[in-house]
Amino acid sequence: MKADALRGHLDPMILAVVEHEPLHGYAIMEALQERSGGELDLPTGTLYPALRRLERAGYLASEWSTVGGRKRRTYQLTSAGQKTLAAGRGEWEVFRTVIEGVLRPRTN
Amino acid sequence: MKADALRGHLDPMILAVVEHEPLHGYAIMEALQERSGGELDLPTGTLYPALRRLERAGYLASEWSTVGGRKRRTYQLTSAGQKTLAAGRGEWEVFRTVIEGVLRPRTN
DNA sequence: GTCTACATGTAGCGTTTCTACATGTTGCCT
DNA sequence: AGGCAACATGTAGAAACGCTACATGTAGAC
Repeated sequence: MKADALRGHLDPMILAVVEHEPLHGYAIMEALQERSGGELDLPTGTLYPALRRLERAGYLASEWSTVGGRKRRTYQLTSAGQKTLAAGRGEWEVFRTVIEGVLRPRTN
Repeated sequence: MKADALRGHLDPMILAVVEHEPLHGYAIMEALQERSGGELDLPTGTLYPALRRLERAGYLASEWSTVGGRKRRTYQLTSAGQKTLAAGRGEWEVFRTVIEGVLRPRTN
């Protein structure tokens, strides 16, 4: 998939992935890949900064832990994040309607 | 609508609008607004540079004319533009599937 | 004679994704 | 023992592109 097209849509996607269970960065990457049918392959240089941004914005909260000698930073959705996710879903519907309204072929 | 979300999707939208009939910049703006149900209100500083970019890329061809004392630059789709538009529609389908696959709420 | 709609354009900013680099552990294979 | 893949997190700097703000000019209505 054209990678840059994600612009502006990545945030709600990340929030959606941690909606029901907290996950660490690497697991979020895998979850996104799986849910997108393998289409989405985020570089770490995209994901990790995005996570820090979302935490700074107050939509995620993180916590360090060590599992099998490996350090993990686990992120969970805050209540502000939940609201933002809900808003993001709404905005997606609008966005999709707009794009499709324009893109749809016309017989004219 | 969240403005920046357009990123990467504006090009096919513009191409779609001039698919069946050549239009000048201002008319393209109006057509986008109409087809989007008023949701899309492109600033001229977005549209005009985009048109030049698309022309430079070979997807649009332009021609000056004067109508009622006003100068218009009318753009029409080239055959390369047609191909790109078709590709853009395909990419949109993929994109939409990916986003919705991730965003869709799960009962989990 | 002033204001709105029509019409086109440039300069520079800001955000976000990308590429490339940097570091370290665990476990498997040979 | 050595190497490599998967696991795990992160930074620096570049590139793309839509935005705001500015700049200019005509036609027609009030």
